[in-house]
Amino acid sequence: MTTTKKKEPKKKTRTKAPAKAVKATKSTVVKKATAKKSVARKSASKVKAVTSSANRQTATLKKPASTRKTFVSKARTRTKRAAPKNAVMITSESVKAVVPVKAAPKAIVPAPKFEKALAEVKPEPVKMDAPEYEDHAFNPQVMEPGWQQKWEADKLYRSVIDERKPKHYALTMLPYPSGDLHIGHWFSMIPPDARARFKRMQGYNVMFPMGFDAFGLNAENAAIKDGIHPMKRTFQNIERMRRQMRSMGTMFDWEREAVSADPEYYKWTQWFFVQLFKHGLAYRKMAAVDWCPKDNTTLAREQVIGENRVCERCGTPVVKKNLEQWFFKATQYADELLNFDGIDWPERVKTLQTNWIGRSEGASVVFHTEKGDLIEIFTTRPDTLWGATFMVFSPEHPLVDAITSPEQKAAVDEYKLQAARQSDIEREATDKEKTGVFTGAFAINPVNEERIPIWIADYVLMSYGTGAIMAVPAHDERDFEFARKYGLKVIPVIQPVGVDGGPPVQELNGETMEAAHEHEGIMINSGLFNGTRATNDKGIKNPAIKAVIEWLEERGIGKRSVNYRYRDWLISRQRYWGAPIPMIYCNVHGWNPVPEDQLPVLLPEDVEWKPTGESPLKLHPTWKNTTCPICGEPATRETDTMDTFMCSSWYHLRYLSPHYDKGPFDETEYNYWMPVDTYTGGIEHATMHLLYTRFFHKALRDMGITEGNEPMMQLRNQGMVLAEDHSKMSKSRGNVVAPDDLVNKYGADTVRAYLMFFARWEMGAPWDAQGIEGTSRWMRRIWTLFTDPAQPRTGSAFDGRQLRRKVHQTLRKVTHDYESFEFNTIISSLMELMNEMYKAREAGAVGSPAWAEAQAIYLLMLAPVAPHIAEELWTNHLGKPYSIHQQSWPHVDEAAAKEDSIELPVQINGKVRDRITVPAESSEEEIKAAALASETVRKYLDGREPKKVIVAKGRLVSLVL
RNA sequence: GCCGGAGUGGCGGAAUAGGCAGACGCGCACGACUCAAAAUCGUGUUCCCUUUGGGAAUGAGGGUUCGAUUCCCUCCUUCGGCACCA
Repeated sequence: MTTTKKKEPKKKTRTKAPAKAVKATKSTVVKKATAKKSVARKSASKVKAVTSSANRQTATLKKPASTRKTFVSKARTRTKRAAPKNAVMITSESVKAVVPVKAAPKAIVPAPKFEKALAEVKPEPVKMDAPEYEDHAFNPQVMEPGWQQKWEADKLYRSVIDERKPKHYALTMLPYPSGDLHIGHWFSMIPPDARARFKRMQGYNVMFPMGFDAFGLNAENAAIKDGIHPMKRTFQNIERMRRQMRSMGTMFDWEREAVSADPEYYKWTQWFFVQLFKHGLAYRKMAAVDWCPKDNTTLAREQVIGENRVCERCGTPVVKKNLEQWFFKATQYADELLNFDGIDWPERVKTLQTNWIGRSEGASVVFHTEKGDLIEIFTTRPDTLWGATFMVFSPEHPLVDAITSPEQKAAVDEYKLQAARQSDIEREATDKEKTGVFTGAFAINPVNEERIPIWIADYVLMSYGTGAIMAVPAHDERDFEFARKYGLKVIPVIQPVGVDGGPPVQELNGETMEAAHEHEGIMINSGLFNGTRATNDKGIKNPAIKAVIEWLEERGIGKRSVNYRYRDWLISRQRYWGAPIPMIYCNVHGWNPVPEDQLPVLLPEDVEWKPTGESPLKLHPTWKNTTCPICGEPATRETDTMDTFMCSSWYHLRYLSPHYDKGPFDETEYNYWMPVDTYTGGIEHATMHLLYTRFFHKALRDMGITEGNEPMMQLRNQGMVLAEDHSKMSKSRGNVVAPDDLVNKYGADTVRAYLMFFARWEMGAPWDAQGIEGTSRWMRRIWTLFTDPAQPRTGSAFDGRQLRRKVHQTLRKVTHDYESFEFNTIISSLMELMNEMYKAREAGAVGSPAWAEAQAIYLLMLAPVAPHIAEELWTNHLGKPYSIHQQSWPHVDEAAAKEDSIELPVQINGKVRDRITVPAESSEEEIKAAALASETVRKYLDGREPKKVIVAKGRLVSLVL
């Protein structure tokens, strides 16, 4: 925010370092800019090259191998690279300026060693009932686990760098290990799994990894409920979920699995925190923050949702608390986050993020009190400045006490108290009648020198803009209501225009008008601007606003300015189950990061881990005691842990090299695989994870750690699976569908196919337990079609061309649908083709080349949907080489797909009256002639000539009589 | 209030460079097989009218067009987000 002059909290030593950091960074950059020019130019061209290739959707075959040094040394030594506008320019020198390290960091007293509880984690076996299904010919319960084991033993889905192939990084949001997988997980994983398999068959080197977002409230609350230590409970759940995911026949590459609660993972989460701190992007401040009284922790603004401002996790209304917390400077990227160029993301998500960031364009204008105190305000309507007849301060505005007159002091104090007592919801309810109190002070309107009263009112929020507004009652609804209630002056300055820009129907009169006029018009009562046309456009697109801003800037009383609703990301959590924030506080040296070679700061195991409102780590007798990395004197650790969204902001990077220990990821892997080509997951993360991860990527980019402007090139969101009664599925309602039961009953292939078929994937739908029977039937019919050597039954002769046409038309359609996430029509097309093949088989197709081709192509198209049955039929029944999942996607034979005659409907006056069959290559004239020759048409024509004949080639003939 | 999705048979849905509305599946009905049931197979299934046949219909109403589920306008319902944001 450019205009907000928020008062810094009382300067304590502890807040100094980060505040300084920003300043130091900026000034250093300016100084260093020239010296670094050549370096910057050099790396700029490189960045550009890499970015453009990375941003291409279909990756090219080869990227130059990295010639850089190891990761850590890069992060330390690399100077700034050309970064886009608005980026933080940071140099290693500026980092040094931030942290006043004189000597080499002293070894600190290490945190107690975490005895890995993993060894004792004995996973509860996943219950798999004996199959009820009694069809011996087709037995998925036996066949599926068999193939799964073979594929795994053969490492079929392992993804390794292969420069000869184009890469495809398919990423699906990772689950919280809070219990069993539910059907929603399957819905989010299976269709993307099928698509990843399809991409693989198309010749891409596909990486499709999976992991667990294992820290955080979800996993911790689940552990609390069971009364089992979160470490133990979480890893037990992970083991269960891994098995369940395997039973789905997914192609996840388990060698790339990443678990955010594993020290080898969170070491780097902490390392990132340190980098952000060193670059001035992590800071600590006292603020009125959102607190969930049930989960006993603070929350980020994004994690407080809905009208009633409830906790995103547990639905409890949050309260405000004044606390000192750690923040990430996400607002620094507000403008860049509004730019979605080059990425293929759904409009819905882009809109949600845009609204969340809430950019408003306008002006900041400087007012003064009569006595000379400076008041800065933000307005989106500088063209109405002449109509500002009073000012309103938020009750918490720091100037209030100083300007209040002795006569008004009692009333003002009373009002402030009452405002403080109210909850946010009460205060900010839009339907509440406005209240306020006069301060006794006056300001001077800088555009016309008018003396205007200053009021305080709780409809002005300290958290937006500057906490003070100019009130223009004639043109703002809220100000109007306030002015009428307290008898304040109303002066219209925008005269509405009548139709065609003529005179208004009724001229505005400040005394009598009944509502604010918030729209376009002609400026009046505005000095030299009288007669200027004000449109409904926002910002400087509005000529009146543009003219006034230019004038304000000339006179030095205001300037163009932008305001955001977006807030910095609060990441402190007063909970046990998270990555400890790797910071140390010393009475002399303030806050300093734990030296990087001493990461990770491990979570202690022996704590009372249940939440109390204070961080459990604070209550540990010794954990927090350490020594200052600068002076070696006794110091204390930060005892809060990090928001789990911090862990998930970079998990796509950890998959690149989950066991790499020289950095958060192996650069060679990064250079080959990144960026993520296709990202899939729920839309509920639109303003949380999906915004955090973009911010995170941009921050890392500016620190020289990542490349390109965006981490994920294409995003697709699945809808939600609702319960059969259209309500949300939840354990408490008892309406959840357990996928394990479905797999036991029908087999994974059937469940997979049904999940792709029963709804539009991007929409979701209520679950229909009956519907799966149809998909199960389809599987069995496929089995029969391939395994039962049926005798020809009908007399009609088999036409190989017709079968081939259907096969290749289906292939074309299915290929398109995999590409564009239209999974439900893949299944219906395959069902249709199967029905066609049944007919062909009855006509005696078996044994013909067309039949053999149809069988092969059918299984190849089916393989991504139903990997087990496709493999079984391919390998064991058709005797083709193992594995079907290593075959290439078939090519459409366009000649075979072509129709040789087509049936066209004939419309007469817009109604279909007949159909004619013509050769596919017929000319318009021929089609027209054929239509006019039809008996039905002649009957309707009754000897007359049609007024008009329209031939839509390949579609229809339309006659107008 | 603002922003953004979505409204098609009993149900999930299909069809949009404007061109046969209801593909595919569920459900339902009838039939075959069976002592019977299940499974399987076959036929039918938007609604209305007195049949041959005709009419109406894609949330409602209007418009553009030979032709609109698709494009435009005005509404309605519903889901999601934001909300005294100056």
